[in-house]
Amino acid sequence: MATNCIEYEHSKVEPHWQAFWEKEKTFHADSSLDKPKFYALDMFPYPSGAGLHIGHPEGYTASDIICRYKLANGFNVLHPMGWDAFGLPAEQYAIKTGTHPKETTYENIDNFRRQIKAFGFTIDWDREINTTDPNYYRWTQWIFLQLFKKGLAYVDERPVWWCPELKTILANEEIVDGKSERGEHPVERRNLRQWVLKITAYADRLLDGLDDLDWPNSTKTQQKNWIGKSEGAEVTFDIDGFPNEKMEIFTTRPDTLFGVTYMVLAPEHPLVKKITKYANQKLVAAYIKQAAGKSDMDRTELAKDKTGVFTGAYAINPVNNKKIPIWIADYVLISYGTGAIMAVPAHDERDFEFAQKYNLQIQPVIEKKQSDENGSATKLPFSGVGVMIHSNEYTGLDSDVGRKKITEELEKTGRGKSAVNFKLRDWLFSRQRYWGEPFPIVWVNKEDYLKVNDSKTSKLKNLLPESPVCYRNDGNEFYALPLPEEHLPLVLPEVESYLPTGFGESPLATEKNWVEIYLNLETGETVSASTEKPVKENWIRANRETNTMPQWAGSCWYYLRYCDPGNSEKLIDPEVEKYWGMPDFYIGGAEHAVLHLLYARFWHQVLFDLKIVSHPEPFKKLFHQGIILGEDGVKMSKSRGNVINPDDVIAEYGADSLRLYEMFMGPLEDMKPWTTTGIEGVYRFLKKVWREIIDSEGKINEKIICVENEKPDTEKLLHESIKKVTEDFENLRFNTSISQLMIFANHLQKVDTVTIGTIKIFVQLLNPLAPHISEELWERLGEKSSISFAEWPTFDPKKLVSDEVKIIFQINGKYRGDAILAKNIDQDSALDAARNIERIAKHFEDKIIKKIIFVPNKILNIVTG
RNA sequence: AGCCGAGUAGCCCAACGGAUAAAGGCGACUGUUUUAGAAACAGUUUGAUGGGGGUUCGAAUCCCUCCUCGGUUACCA
Repeated sequence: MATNCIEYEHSKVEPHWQAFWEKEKTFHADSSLDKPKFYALDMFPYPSGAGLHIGHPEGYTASDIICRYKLANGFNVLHPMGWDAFGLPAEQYAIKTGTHPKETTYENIDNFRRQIKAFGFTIDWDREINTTDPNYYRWTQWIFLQLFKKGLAYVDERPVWWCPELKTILANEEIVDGKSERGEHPVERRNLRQWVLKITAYADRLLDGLDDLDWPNSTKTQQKNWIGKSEGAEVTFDIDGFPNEKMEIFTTRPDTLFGVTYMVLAPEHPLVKKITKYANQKLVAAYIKQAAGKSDMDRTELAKDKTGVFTGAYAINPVNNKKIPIWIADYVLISYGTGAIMAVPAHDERDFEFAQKYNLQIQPVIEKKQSDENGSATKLPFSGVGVMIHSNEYTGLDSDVGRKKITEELEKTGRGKSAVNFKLRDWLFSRQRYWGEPFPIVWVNKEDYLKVNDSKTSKLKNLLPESPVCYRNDGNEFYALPLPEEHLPLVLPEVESYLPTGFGESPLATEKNWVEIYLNLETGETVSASTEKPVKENWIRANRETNTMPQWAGSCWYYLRYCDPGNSEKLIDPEVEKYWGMPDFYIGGAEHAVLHLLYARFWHQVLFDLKIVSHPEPFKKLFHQGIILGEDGVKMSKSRGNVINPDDVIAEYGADSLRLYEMFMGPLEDMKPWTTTGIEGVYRFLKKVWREIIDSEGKINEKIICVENEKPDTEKLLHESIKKVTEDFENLRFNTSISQLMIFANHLQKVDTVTIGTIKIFVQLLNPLAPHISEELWERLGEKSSISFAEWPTFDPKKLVSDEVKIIFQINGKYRGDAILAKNIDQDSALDAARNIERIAKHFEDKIIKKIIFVPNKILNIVTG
């Protein structure tokens, strides 16, 4: 079964074993089981036209090593792969060339699959999924319907990024430095009707859920900051001369209420128009216009230079009835909190800056505590906690205490209440593109909507949200009706052109045959309106939704589908879900720290509420592999010409060498540069391993003998290696496990004989890292079945230590000599030994021994006076 | 600007409170082999852990401070 190579020929060995694994279905993951399971998940790739990047296999190799290690430990392993294949590049290519995005996508997938297969991963290819496959996105649509039904999906006019060049809307994350991420075209703001998902309803759970996750701390922190929970109070200010208007603000520091010297409204705030004094109107209007022209990006770029104008109006401070001027300024955002703030320049950096610029009063009301102070007066702005001053009856209180008291007092008088705000915004969920999942939604008029709502038998009825989703356009009202489950998937139609309409609508909008339909309100059946209207009852005219879902949609739940990819009845079978559940290990780039991982958690929590999944969180253990840089130490890019192509590397050195090298470069999470000489090093190591086992005639090396007892030093090193490699695998420290195997191989070169048992264990330790050569050598050594299932070796602690140990003698912490002594020698005997060695004894024999520090089997440190 | 992480031989890295700091790999050099080169093998090579201070019998490891480099967030009241 093995090849007949004499020398190490990776180009023969690797395809041979890949074919073997494929034929034998070695890595088939069986769902019917009594064995413990292990589910390793790689962030699935977007199959780009550029082919696999050298960074992709870094994570895949890491998870593969764990999978092989788990297989050897008796686990039933699931290691799947698939394609996150919707997305803009295929669509842009389609616009350029007229090639259907599907065609490009499938070509790219074929190429990616070929490239990934060349690594010999433990992937169960029978479970491959593709987000653009209607059998897959049927369930993406189905999940959307559940969100819709729960009232978590709504439509809203949203200012979105419009790119005139790409003729499409871009999400915030697709914009870098005020330009489109792809193509770097300029972008501008536009208001458009959009689908939005109410992720904010889950803000608290998304925050709390983080606590129990085994994730990199930085990623947890990023998510926490993104959710941005802040606790404080909403306070109502009266407006002087406007008895019917109130100004609501949010603050985290109600304890500074006595220090408020001005108020700020966001330029877009509805109050602005109402309260601005006639004399100020001109300036205010000009300012609003100017602010509207600025994007959020511009506003932040000009962060250092705050601007604003006075409205001429005054608010009344509820705690002391002082009149305070109301300004408008664009450093206050309409989209956060109430879009209005109370400004406390003495205790807020931004307000301080603004007050200085416009000569507004600065009134300190918090003083540093005595204990914090080193004689100096509190420097402004001071945003810490301290003792309240100039605050009437609250003066002298700790600011923390005052905060609570003031809030309680406001609550009593109905002028405020404690409140919580989040930075997290609802998720803009629609794109005006072709290459995405169509929404299973049709738009009807109010009358038809009510028919469904009032029906007892309509199949659409049980998917309706409590309150209808609707929008107005040109005086008409449109109501959203869901397509019933049995009419999914709603398949993407063929279109004439992939170009957006240019009006901010998806190319689907021009497909009248598809958009304009007759809908059966009872059954949810649809037919094109270009055909004759069906004669029976319940058929009405309706229009399909023409937006498509964003690329995040398909990746929000793919880990579930891998468990049960062929299920045509359900998203996932409950029994299967119970068995494979959530992945035990998830690896992928840190660039997804917030968006993908947050969106997926949100969907998962919704599915948990629907009892479709049995655990509240999808990814219990997460790891980010580091980026592999080019040889010049900078990020690989075509323009720099420092891109390494995995195909070339495999052709020259083989997949085992590439796997080994990527793991050997350094800690998995670190960013590290590629070096060609580095891969030659591990290639040399594999050749050395081969040579130590297979001689120059292709037979087993003569030094490998079939006896039971191993030489003590070899045996000790072997057990050390088992221990080290096992622990390193558990902790994802592959670089050091390889180092240990190199030490062992170097030792092999030096010995005259070694037992076959030792060699087999060594090959087993190597197998997860370099599976092809290991499988080959395993069989050459006389084994009949795949090394994948050979039981993982265990080390014997007794073999790790010899009977004698070297004790280090120190005088006052300085090395003065050492001695080989019996293991577990006690302190007194060790001290006697030190006295008997003259060059050590001379350092302390005349002196008073103040203290002795004895670390058993390691060190005896004598501290003298 | 804030937060997080990292600074160890020419280079990538190991050691994470205990030896006289450094395993493994790369590179360089010498030798063996070779017509030569490559490969392989044997051997050699360089230094006081970014700077300063502290804790300790003992610090690369813990603490403080500064510097440098990455990641991340950008007026969220």
